[in-house]
Amino acid sequence: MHYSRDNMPGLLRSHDINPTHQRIEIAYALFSRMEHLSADQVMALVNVYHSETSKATVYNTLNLFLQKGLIREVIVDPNKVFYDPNTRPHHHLYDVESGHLTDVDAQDIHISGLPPLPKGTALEGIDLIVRVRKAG
Amino acid sequence: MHYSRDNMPGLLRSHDINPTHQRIEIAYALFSRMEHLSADQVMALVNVYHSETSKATVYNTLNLFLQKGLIREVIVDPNKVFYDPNTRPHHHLYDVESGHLTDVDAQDIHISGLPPLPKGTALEGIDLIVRVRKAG
DNA sequence: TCTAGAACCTGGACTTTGTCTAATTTCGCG
DNA sequence: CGCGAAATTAGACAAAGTCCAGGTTCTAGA
Repeated sequence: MHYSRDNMPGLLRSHDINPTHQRIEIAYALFSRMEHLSADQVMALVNVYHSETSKATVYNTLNLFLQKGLIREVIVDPNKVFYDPNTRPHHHLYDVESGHLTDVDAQDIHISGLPPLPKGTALEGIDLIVRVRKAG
Repeated sequence: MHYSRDNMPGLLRSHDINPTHQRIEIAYALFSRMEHLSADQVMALVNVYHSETSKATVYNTLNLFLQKGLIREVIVDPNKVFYDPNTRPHHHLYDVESGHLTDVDAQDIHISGLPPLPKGTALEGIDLIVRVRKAG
């Protein structure tokens, strides 16, 4: 799928999000690239020319998108969280040195032998992270 | 295995770590409980009665233990890292609401279908995190 | 069109986790 | 003992993220 800025209002509305100026810009930053971005990076992309969107709004909006299931959170680095516009089931490969994060399709991966969940809990998700570093 | 404070100097030395007062206390906090602790929690445990160990030392020491392979780092929560005295291969079950983290033995778990690593990279580790929340 | 209320956005203060540094203390050893 | 190296310290600093009070924009209804 390939997103243009014009797709954003519909995408937002389909997730029950009121499409405002700032929300459209933030969604576009993520979905036009289809990359993992940190809040800082989103902030920078949205404000390339003039300062248009405040830090508070960037954080509020990312958390709203998260809560509405439009994007996912990827926790691999101790000092920043990444936001992932790809919400289909997939896992991650993380280069601990460069900080580069790539998707690994969940389709071919099979995990067996998981224990039953503790009583009274429901599965929220399974994250598989393959950490690599430069060989040598 | 069951650790007493007297085991700590040997444990540290076997990992090529000079056993000092503070390092013994920090190791003991982790290994006597065999629980996942954050830096803050370690700090609190070590200083229950009098203030004995500074923040800088707690962080320095945990990073030293990490680098020497005595403990592991667990990244599941966006705003703090947990330190894990269990270094045998295992995975984690994380309750996103309570913040409670438990071990899942790696023995019974089998992961198949992983793609080949990118050229020039070596495997650092595979982290599997099962996220749960209260059912209902 | 005008207006009231709701929703949204903003700058900036604040919090928390973690790092850095320069100075002091302790340790190992001849 | 006395020296140099290693370890520890307090406190300043940095970065990510939250919070709040005030201001702006949007919307629905008359």
